[in-house]
Amino acid sequence: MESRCENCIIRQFNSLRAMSKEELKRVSDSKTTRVIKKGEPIFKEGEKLDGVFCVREGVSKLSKLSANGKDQIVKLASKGEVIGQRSVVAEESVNLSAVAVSDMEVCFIPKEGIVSTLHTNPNFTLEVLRHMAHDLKEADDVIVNMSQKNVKQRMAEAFLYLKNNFGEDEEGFLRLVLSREDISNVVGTAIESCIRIISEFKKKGYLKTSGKKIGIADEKALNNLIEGF
Amino acid sequence: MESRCENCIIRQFNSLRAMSKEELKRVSDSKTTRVIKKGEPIFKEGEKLDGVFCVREGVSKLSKLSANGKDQIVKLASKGEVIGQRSVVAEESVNLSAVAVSDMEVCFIPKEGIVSTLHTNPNFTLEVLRHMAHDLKEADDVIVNMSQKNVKQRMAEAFLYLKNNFGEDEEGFLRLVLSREDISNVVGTAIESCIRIISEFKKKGYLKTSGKKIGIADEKALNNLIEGF
DNA sequence: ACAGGAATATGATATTTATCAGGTTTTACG
DNA sequence: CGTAAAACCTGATAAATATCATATTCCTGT
Repeated sequence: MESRCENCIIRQFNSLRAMSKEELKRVSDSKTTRVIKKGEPIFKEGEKLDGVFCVREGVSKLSKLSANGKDQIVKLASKGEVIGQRSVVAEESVNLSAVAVSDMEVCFIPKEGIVSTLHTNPNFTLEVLRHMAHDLKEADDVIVNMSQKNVKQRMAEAFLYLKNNFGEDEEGFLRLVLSREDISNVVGTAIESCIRIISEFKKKGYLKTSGKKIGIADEKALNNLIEGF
Repeated sequence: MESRCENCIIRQFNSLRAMSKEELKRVSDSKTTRVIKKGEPIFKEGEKLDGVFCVREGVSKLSKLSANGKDQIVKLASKGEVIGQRSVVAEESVNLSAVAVSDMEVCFIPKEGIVSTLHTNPNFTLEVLRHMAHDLKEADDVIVNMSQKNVKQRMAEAFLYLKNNFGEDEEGFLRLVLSREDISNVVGTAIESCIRIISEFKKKGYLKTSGKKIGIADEKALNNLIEGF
C-alpha cells in the first residue's frame, strides 16, 4: 500500500482529521486498501467488525433486512465517510449491511488504532461524536418523512437528495445511478409503485430518463410536491 | 437546590457517571432543578439550547412537527436520560420538541460544564458517544419499522415497547398512560386508525382497557402479529 | 449476434389506511 | 353539581398503496 493516510485528502472530510500525527501514522501503518465491485458486500448485518471502513471512492448502501424479505436502505455513504463506526464505538455487532452500489475503493482501519485514540484524544472522540450527532439528526428526519409524507413526496425528496449529494453529469442526469429496486428501498415502497411514480413524474415533466439514468427536469415542481402543493 | 449530582442515583444511568469528582462538582453547582407539569414543553424545535436536561422523574416525548400539522414522536425519554445532548454536542439548534407526557422533574445543566468536560475528559466524551451510538441504532430500527411494517404491526410493537420500557402496574396496565393521539403519533398513523386498532385488539383479546389505561392481555399474539403470522 | 435472464413497465385488482361525519364518554372547572 | 370542551369511538367512504399478472426492454455471457 503505497498511499498514506497522512497524504489522503479524504481524511479532511471525516473525524480522522482530529488525529495527531503519531496517531495517524499508526492508523496508516495498520490500514489496508480494498477494491469492492458494484453489488459486492462490505459487511453484513449481525457481523462483528474488527475495524471501520473509510470510503475513498464510490458509494455504499447501508440497509437492513426485514422479516418480509425486503431491505430498507437507511443511508448512502460516499467519499470521505467512515462506515462501521457506530458498531466499533458501541462494541456491538453491526446493525446494517453495507453493499457497494458502484465500484468502490475503501480503506479498512483495524479498530485498535481507533479505540485507543478514542480513549486518549478527546478532540478525536468529540469529532466522532459530532459526526454521530449529525447522523442521528438525519435519522430523525428520515423517521418523520417516512411517517408523514406520502410515497410521491418521498420519491421527490429522494431525487433531490441524490442530486444534492451526488451531483449531476454534463447532460443533467443524476450521477449516482440506482436500480429502481434500490430507489424503492430508499423510499420504502413497492418496486411497482416506484416505477409508476417515475413514469408519472416523467409525463408531468418533473423528470427525464435515459435507460436507467434519471435526471431532474423541474426541481421547483418536485419541491412544491414535497411541500404539499 | 439542596440535592447534589454527586449523590444522585440517576447519574448512574447516563454519561455523567464518567465525570471526575471535580467536574461533577462544577456541574452540580451550576445546575438548576425544574418541575414540569404534564403537557408543558421543555423546549421547542428550532430553539438554541444553553444546556442539557437530565430527567429525574417522569417521561418526555421528543417529537417533530411536519407541514401537515401532525407531529411524529421520535423518542420517549424517561428517568436517567439526558435530553438536548445532540444539540449541545453538534452546536446546532434542537431538531425536536420536548413535551412532558407525565409530571416531570428535570435538572437543567448549563452547557459550559458539559462542553469543557467534552474537550478534556475522553472517558466522558466516549460515554456520551456510546449513548449516541445506541440512540442512532434505535433510530435506524424505527426507520425500518416505519417503512416495512403495517400499522397493526407497529401498534403491537408500540405496546410491547411501552411495557418493556415503562412497565406495568399491579393490575397489568401499562404504567405510562398516553393519549390515543400520542400513541398515533408514536406509531405514525391517524388517530381514528389507532383507536380502531385498539378496539380490534381488545375484541381479539390481545389488549384490555380501563378508561385511558391499556394493558397487554396476550403478549404472544402481539408478537406473532409483529412477525407476520 | 443472440438466447436467456434480469430489470423495467403497465394494467387490473385487492388491501390498507386516511378522511369525513357524526356519535358517546370522560374530564376539567366554574 | 352541571356544563362545556376535550377525548374517545364508530361507520361510511375515498384515497393511497400493494399485489398479481403479464408485457417489454435491456443487458450479459457465450
